[in-house]
Amino acid sequence: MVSTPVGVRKGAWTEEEDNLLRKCIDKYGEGKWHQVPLRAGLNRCRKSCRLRWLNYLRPNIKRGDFTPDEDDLIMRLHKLLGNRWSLISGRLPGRTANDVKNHWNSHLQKKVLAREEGRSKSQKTTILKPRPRTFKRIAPFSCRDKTTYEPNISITDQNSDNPSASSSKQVDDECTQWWSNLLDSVEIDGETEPGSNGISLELQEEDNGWNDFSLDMDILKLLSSENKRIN
DNA sequence: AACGATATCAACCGCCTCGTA
DNA sequence: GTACGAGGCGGTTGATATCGT
Repeated sequence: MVSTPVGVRKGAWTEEEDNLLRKCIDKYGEGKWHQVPLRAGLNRCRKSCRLRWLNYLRPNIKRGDFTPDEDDLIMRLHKLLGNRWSLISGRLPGRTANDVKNHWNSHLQKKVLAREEGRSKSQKTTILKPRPRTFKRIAPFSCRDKTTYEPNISITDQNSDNPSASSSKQVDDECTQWWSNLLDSVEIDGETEPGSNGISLELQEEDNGWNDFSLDMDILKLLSSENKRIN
């Protein structure tokens, strides 16, 4: 627990404070946030300085409305990662975790809930939650082959109480089902995307050099760290 | 025009992780 | 092994803007 120093200013930042912080970061670079208030001559705590920089002052921050593409990507990633806003925002150039979180809470959550409500009236969906996995050394989807996606993932279940062959197969099925659900069920404007059974990880390299599928390495990291934690 | 309800978003808080001594 | 501090994250709050009556 970090206690806030007594007498530290709170609340909205002034133009003057912004300028001081900008100058300080320009001069010393990002990081060493504990030194920033002193260096910048700001009566703010380190966290406040960091947040102001990351969410507002940093160059290349994209302001303004989220595009339908961004909305769609956020929904997909949220379905996959949950409230891992920093991971999600890492896939949205120019958007901060705070922006994504606010946008989700004020817009997308309702959209998704409404969609799911509509769906639950027509059909009952079984939600399969992913469990931590150990992937074999070369996971099939970790390659950057953009032409094929086969959710036939070869895994071993570290959580299984009885890791028999049959349960392993069942885990395979669950995992496959989970990936399929993810890829199938996100619709755009009420319609499944054309051309691929709803799978829209059609991978188009963007100007900035990243694409939807580049999330695979993060997800692998995520899964492997989760796995380490459990073991 | 006035007022309450609702939406938006910047900022804060508390917790967790990691590096280091 | 552990205590401590810094960095980072997600949840929540509160001020302000916008909308509806």
